[in-house]
Amino acid sequence: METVVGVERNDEGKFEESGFEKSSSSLSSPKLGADPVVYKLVRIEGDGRFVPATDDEIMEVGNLLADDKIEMHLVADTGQTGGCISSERTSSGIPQLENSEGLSQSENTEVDAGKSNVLLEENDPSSAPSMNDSRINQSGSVGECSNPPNELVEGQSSASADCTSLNPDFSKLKGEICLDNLSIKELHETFKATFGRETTVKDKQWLKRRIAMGLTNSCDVSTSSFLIKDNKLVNKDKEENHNSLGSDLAKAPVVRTVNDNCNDSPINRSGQMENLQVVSGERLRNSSVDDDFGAEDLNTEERAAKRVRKPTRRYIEELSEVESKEHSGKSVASAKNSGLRQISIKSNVRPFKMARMDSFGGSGVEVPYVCRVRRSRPRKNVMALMGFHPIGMSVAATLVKKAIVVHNTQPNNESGDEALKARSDPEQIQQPVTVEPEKDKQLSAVGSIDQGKNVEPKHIDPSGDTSDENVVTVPTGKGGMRRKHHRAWTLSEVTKLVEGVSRYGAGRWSEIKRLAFASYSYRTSVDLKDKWRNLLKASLAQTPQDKKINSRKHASAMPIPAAILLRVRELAEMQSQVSPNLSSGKPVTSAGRNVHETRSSGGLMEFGEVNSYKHGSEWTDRRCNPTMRGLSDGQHISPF
DNA sequence: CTTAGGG
DNA sequence: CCCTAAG
Repeated sequence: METVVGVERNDEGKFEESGFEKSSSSLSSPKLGADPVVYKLVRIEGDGRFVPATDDEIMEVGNLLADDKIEMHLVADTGQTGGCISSERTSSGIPQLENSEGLSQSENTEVDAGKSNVLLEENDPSSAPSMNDSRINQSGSVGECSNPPNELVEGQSSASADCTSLNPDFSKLKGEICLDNLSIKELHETFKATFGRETTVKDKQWLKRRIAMGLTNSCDVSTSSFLIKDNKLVNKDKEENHNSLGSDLAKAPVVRTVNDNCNDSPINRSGQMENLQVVSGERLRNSSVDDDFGAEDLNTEERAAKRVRKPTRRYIEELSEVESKEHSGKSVASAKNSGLRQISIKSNVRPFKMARMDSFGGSGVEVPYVCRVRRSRPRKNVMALMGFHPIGMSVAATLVKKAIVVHNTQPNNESGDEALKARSDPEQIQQPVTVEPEKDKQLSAVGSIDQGKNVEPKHIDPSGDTSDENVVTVPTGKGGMRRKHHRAWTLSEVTKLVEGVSRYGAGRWSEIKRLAFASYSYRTSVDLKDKWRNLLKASLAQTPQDKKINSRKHASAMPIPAAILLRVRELAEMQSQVSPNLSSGKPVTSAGRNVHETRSSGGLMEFGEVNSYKHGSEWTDRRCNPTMRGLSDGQHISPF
């Protein structure tokens, strides 16, 4: 939307005003003017190797700058620098709205500018690692870099003012700091002292972690202890993470350590993702990771600020790599704004994942984060489109459906209670999406650089998708993956099905669906049919042995009461016997309905009905029919 | 669209 | 459960 020129200008300006000026001003560097020049130079060079005399000055700068500096040395990636700085720029004047755009734009521009260099670097195996490291290392600082914009968002104050008032005050950070002992307020102060901006996040853990990261200049922050001394986590032995950005810091080994430590942190992840993208030469979504990360940070914090009650637990979890990368996928069915938002954010933060998904199905139109609420055959064509459906819609629809279902009084059914049960039961069986590890690996490798570490949570968007169906992936013989939304059949459902079959006859599934399963929006007629088939099979399999239910170890949860199976069998027999009669005789319509439906015994009655119209007036036949006997039998057992 | 049947 | 063929 903006012109390239504009973007470039942004970059420059950014370098001057925000970037280092800001950081250095708080520090000892008096010559602010020098910095811009230097960076500008580097920037122009593209490879950034050109590092003027400012080295010393930079050295003096705090940890924050350390990363950047390193990056300069390594010339890792202009994109990184750009992203970071562009953020600053944004903070200095560009309306927040344009934030993302501006960022990505400048980012792109920068990449273009230094592309050749970057690519060269990448292609060089020896230099690749350093690139990596610098990236990651740098990404560590992204958080800080992206913070200023937050400030802007929060405060909406002018750039200049921000710069002056928000400078980190390292003086407050001397000596030992035990974050664990600090109150929220104190943490806030510390936070400000550390990052030069305020925060409204109330989550202690988050704050401590953030601060710790900032102070130690590392993401290697354990969640357990936050005792920081001289910019080191006391419990940590990582000398490398020390403040003094001696030459050692710039060395690969050290950096690598950091890298390893950072492993699962979102920050690192983003860095890696970006890395992968660049290396593979395909920048999927042109918004850089920096941008994304910044956005995430921003959004998250903003969110946290707004709702004190809900400190974005999800994000916090993500932040602390200690947590398993696998959330249960159990999440509540509530797909509220927060959920949606998170989803969208996530998709931004993980272009890498997107890439994977893309190659997943072979088709480029995989829609990883979209809930596939396909229940009524929108099949393939629609698939692609669905991807761009406002997720909210589907979710909303889902919710509505649910609501209806729940409140709907079952027409001719047991009780509302049953219905409710039926509703909730399947929900509990939900499982997270499972991704075959192997596949995972392979796909990762596609990036030409083996990430080594896996790609965090497998399951995404539990809120939307799961609420309506249970999505699982089942390995296909060919090694492919097939998604299967599965919903366990509850007893009541089965009962209804049987009832429906008895009432309307097997095969009239659309009817049964419409009448008996009106409330169950899922369960297509085909489903009913399939289920019936299964029931039939089961009943036939079991009957020969014993009518007793629990004769064997039904591994499966719901054994399906023998009574039902029995009845199923009866119905089946009857149906099969009757069908010829039917075809030759009278229409299946409710002809002989009114016969002797007499025995009001619940379940049996259904049967009677079927029989009646199947056989027409041939009541007697029915009686003689073995089926009938079975039926009566079932009647006794059947609790329904 | 609904059924039926195979995968 | 998914897919497809057929009415």
